[in-house]
Amino acid sequence: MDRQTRQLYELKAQIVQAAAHPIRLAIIDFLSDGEQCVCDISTHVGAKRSNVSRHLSVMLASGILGCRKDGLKVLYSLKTPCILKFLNCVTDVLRQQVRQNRAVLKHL
Amino acid sequence: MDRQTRQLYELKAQIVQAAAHPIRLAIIDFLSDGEQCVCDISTHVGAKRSNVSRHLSVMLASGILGCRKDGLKVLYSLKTPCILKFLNCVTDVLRQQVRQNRAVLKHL
DNA sequence: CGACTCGGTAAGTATTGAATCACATAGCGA
DNA sequence: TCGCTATGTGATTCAATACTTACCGAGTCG
Repeated sequence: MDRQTRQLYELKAQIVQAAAHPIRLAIIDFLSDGEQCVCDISTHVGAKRSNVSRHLSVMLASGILGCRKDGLKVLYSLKTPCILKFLNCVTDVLRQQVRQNRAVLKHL
Repeated sequence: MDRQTRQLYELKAQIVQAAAHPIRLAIIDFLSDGEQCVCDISTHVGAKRSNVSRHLSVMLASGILGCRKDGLKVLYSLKTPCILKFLNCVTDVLRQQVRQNRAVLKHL
């Protein structure tokens, strides 16, 4: 692997990393309904605003989210619709795990 | 958000986390051609075998990869084809970032 | 102006994760 | 059996991340 390829993987890993947290996944799901302000997001996911603000800035920096100001509020939104497909794949992996666990349990 | 939903997000985050590392992304890409042994993987991604073995075990535990023994070697393979779509989405995000950066540069 | 809400940031702490070295185990062949 | 290779595992070190508390700036409305 040459250096360019390695750098490309680092950039991609940064994006994946930006989604790799339960709160951040919950935020992404919540934003699939449309843009939301920080206060609504924080009450929905059940975390402090300062913490949610951190998570949002990470996802903003990685390019997953976008934001715009509306008076006193800042509205965040999904920037790439494929993120949701991304999560569907994760759900598929989970489902497959459950299937396999069931299959193993049958042999007890 | 109730407790079950929260737990579901934690499980999903664990899966995403298992892919959120440059070496692990490189491994996933490499395995898209078919199953490979640890030694070939480690030479391909340019990391020590013990380190690669660690990364592989993480992805194995998260359900992304599968493995089988073949004599002295252990062959790892992708377990869910959708992981590759997953990465295509990441590439899309990157591409969009590049487009936006170009657009910003035009206004200098 | 003064009080309030929203959003973000700084510092500190605790936790987690990655990489390395050294070593252990398993299978193959001489 | 002995040596060799492939793989995995502790233990350690070091860096990155998450969460909290406290605080600051911007905007709103009385």
